[in-house]
Amino acid sequence: MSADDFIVTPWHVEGDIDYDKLIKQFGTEKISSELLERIKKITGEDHFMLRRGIFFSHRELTRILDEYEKGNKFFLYTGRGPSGHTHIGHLVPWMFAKWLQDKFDVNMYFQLTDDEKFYSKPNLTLDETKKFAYENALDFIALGFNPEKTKIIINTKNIKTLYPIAAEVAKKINFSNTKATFGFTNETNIGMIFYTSLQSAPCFIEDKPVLIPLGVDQDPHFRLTRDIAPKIGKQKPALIHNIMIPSLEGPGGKMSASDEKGTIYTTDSPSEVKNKINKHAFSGGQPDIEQHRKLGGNPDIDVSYQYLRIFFEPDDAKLKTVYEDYKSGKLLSGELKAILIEKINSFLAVHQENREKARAQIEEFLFEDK
RNA sequence: GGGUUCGUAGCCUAGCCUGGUAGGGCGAUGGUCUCCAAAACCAUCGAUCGUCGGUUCAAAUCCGAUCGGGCCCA
Repeated sequence: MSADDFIVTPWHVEGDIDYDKLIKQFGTEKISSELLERIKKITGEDHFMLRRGIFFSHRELTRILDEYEKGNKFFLYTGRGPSGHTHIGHLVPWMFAKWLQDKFDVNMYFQLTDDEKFYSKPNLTLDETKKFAYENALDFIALGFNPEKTKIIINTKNIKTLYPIAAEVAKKINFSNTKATFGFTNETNIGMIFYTSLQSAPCFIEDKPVLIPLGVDQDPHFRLTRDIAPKIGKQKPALIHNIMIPSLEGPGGKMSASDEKGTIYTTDSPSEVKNKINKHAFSGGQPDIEQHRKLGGNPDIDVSYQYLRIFFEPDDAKLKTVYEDYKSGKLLSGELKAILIEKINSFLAVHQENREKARAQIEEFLFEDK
């Protein structure tokens, strides 16, 4: 572990992340209050994920906005490594991307990196990652993206389109770059070594500026992409980063698709959600009810409260009430959990219905190679 | 193609030299305690020791073959 006591890489997140330090470490820019105002002015709306710092950092978002105000549209790109079912942490950047698409009326590309998960997970077969790619696509579509302006790229399926772009990128990245960025060693398979060039490819799929909303852990891929973009005569991709969504079991680390009990999947039933939250969600409460009434809870480390803040309670006034009541001891941890369970289950009821409908829509979303 | 090294529960690993059917850590599960969770403390589950064959009264342990992983060389 580094001197900073936290680790953030595309494959591993650990420790209590200090996001201000991470901004310095990664060399990104904090989303300033001026930038927030500017976005609000352009979109006419103050998105809670921006207001609350769920999206906290960016690279050259200002350039994207400059161009947009000149009348030059950009496009959006994000993705997912299909190593398992979708969980609610994945939905954060996707929902925000949906909002961006609505507000700016722009195209969206969603990349499913079935090859990369096959390379990086020893026990997954290509058939399995492909299967998860389709499952994950359903969750993405369920969020309501515009089918006219949204295309889903599956790496192994759309390689014909991706490969020529990836080749341009690959020629400009040498082994030292990837080793330094990702910590590759002699035992890393060569699929991984090449892979970052495929993840770069959608950045250049249209001849326009691109904005990528994503979890900050994925930033290193695009650091490389940004380095080489000018060398192949392209614009650097701009990024907007969200914080890591904590695992149910605690503030350290992030929600992981392979950690069953620390994770709420989009396919979980109401009783599974209830059970997982009650049985596993880390709380900021006191050891017993008397102390809790007296000393109050700590919402800042309470995972249930954090889920409300990050995702499930967009209403600031309601969130504030929960915060204050929990902090004062008026609201018990069990009661806070009940609020969250209700919120998640009513969200999932709608989502799961849309997810089923998405099965019929998937064909029109899938990218077709020319 | 040559060399070398490794293969023990979900993960990490002891034991192999000096044969007597496996021990630990993490994790998981249950309980106590909590308004929950965590922590703590109890308890439980979990391994045909990669596979096949040989030697032996007896093999994870010795021998052979084979499959799989890693590294080096070509």
